[in-house]
Amino acid sequence: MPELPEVETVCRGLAQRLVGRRLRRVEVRRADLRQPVPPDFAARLTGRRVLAIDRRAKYMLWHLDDEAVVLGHLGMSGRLAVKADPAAPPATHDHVRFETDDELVVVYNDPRRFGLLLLATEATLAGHPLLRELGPEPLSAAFTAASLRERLGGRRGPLKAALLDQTVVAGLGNIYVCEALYRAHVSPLRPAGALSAAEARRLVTEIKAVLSTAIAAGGSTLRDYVQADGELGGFQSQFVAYDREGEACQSRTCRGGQVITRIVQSGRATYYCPRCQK
DNA sequence: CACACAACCTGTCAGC
DNA sequence: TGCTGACAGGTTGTGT
Repeated sequence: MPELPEVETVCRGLAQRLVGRRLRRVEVRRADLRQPVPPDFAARLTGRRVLAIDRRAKYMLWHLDDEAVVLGHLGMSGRLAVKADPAAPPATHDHVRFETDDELVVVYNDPRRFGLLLLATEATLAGHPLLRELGPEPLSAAFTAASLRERLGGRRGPLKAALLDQTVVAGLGNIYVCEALYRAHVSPLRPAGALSAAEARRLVTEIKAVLSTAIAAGGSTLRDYVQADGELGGFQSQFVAYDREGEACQSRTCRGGQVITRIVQSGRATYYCPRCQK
């Protein structure tokens, strides 16, 4: 999916276009996403004004003018994009269509239907089952080496899997975990609970750095990810580990003396350098 | 509680 | 060209 930087990019793009606008028409063309779109979704959104759009982990939050909040997730293949031609017929996998009072059309398209669009309220948001257990935002001041080590304490499974656990830190996915571990020179195979303070500091620093850089570049572009305005993100070319199996490791210590290796952990691909990631 | 794994659904790509 | 199988950014439920 869209990991945190991609969701952030989509949120910013959508906010520019939607905040202050009123939703004139909402059409649910296909409700069977990861969780069903509520039957009253369209009715409850119609006529509402969008006050703000923000993000928690990989969830998107649309705050409406009646205390309702749209809770969205893009899953693996979801996109929310402004339709260039509002009059064009729906594309394959266009599941939900939002039309504003100024003729803007935003479409939720999701081939795999792993995403979701739900409704909550401002009052129930914090306690929502999907948000309740989430760990700290990695770009917040609350995410520190000390807090990370505390959450990893007692875990003997591999660090890679622990960092993908959204209750440890919220918003990382497979790509940025690989990239952050690589940049921090920490092995994905290390038992999560055995991280030293210095390693945790490096890791936290690199997690923040890689996410910030990716957001600044407008997210990354994989097969089916597009920003809110349909533009491609610019970060993909900056991956130094992810999907680079067999390529020379560029780190200062390796100097091309080792190649990026692909292994499988918990059923997911991990890319790392066995020499400089200890 | 921690962890591995399968499942959810569809598209793409490599190999035959 | 067509078929088959592996694989893909995520999350959740089940079983050990």
